[in-house]
Amino acid sequence: MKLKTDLDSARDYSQQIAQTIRDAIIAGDLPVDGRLPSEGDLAARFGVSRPTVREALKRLAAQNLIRTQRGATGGAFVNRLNFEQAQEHMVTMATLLLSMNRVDFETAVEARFSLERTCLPLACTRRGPEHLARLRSEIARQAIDGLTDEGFCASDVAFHRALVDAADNPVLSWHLAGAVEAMQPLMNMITYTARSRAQIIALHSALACALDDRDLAAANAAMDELNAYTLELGSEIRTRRDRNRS
Amino acid sequence: MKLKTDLDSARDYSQQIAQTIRDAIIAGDLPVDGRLPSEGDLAARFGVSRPTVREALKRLAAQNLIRTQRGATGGAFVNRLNFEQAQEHMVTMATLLLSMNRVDFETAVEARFSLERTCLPLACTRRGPEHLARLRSEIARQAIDGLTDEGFCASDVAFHRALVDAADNPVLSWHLAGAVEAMQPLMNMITYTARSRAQIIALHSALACALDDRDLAAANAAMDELNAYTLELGSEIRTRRDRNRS
DNA sequence: CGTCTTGATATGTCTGACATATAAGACTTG
DNA sequence: CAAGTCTTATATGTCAGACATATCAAGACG
Repeated sequence: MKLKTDLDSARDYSQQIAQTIRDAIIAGDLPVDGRLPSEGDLAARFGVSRPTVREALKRLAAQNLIRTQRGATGGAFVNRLNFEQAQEHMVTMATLLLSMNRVDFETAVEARFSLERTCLPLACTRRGPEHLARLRSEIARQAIDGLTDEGFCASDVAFHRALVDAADNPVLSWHLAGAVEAMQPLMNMITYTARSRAQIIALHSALACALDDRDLAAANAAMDELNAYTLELGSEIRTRRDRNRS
Repeated sequence: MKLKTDLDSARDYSQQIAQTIRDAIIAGDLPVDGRLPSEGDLAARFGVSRPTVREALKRLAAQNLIRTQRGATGGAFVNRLNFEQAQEHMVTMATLLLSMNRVDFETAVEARFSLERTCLPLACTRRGPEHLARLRSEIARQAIDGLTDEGFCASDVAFHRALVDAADNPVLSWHLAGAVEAMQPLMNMITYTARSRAQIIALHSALACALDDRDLAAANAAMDELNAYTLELGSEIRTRRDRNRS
């Protein structure tokens, strides 16, 4: 394994070291589950102290690129990035992006439903009995009397998650689930006071039936209605808020 | 500002501290551009040493959640996460995800074109002259004689980037551009030896014209052809490789 | 009044040390 | 001889104190 060990003394050492190692991982120079040199070794190679190397490694650990193990055979190992971990990151990132950039409700709703619609053609073709079962089971949960708002929202997310998984393409699932899991909670936060659970359950059922029938047109129609209903709720909430202000 | 300062001595301090601060940022307890306490302060609050706090801060810096400034009025400040930074992260993550998980070519192509198709309905409605100009200018660049393979690939990515931007929804652009910019280079890497530039330019032109005419059906058709051509190239490459092996 | 100097404060880095987890080999013992 | 125990080497995790350096603000000086 070769690493560029010359550092620009003007910039942060730990950042440059992290970048060097990151590049090596992306280029495939460091194989998955491969062990990096020990902190002491790296410090000697780069000509810096151990704390500086450690800061660099923590940067990589924060991105799930490496994991560390203590003990005699321990060290830092290149992580096999899995879809689940990557999705957590994406959800965190998307949530922050939305909350920090004053994205208006309509824009977020548009993006979310546009993306989710993407899975419908594939889902109608490929949905298996296990996907249908997941959808139905979430619908059943949503219909339970006395279900808390948190529980309903969680099931809502799980339903849409199951929907994108029905397309049976892990890469697509990753992208769409990241979008849905980031935005659905934000939308629920806004609309949960005004929405009718019965209405949402009806639309979820329509989606599940459409997938069951492999009826793409019906699925798209149901998604459109869900989109429209969400927008309607949003404007209702806004009206209510404005009235309270005046 | 309140932070949970009790740490579980069994787990990494720096990770717990990073998580605590991250949660505070996500919850909005720490406003954008707000300054965190100094490293010394944080060390005292959490009852750990300054290097440990620094490791925690580097973790957050690796996710672009904070930036640091030296000097008397310096410190760690909460970053306003912007779409550009977030996209870099997404592209890195998506690239690693694909290369580390043996995603087969067909799955990646399917996900990529499914996602990109998402922008077409909106793009046909909203595309402005500036979007059309960007598309045309990239097509012109691709037709230049003597353009390197790298140049062609870069322009290819820029074209698709312009396409998703034509939908004029920043959230959607972020998601789709992340997908396109991660996967297009990987596909180019596989197919560039076999593909016909003229063919690709023709399909790009068809897409641009369809957007110009606001003709969604034509745009979808062109995208389908691009999808099919990419798959065709992929199987051609595979056949060629298999023949060489035997 | 404007410029310069100086000091305070913050991050960036280094050194050396100790604590602790872990595996492998050495050792002891039934 | 075999099984369990102990020791040791090596790695990360953490700490303490120190120095270097960047930056701003306030006071000194022309």
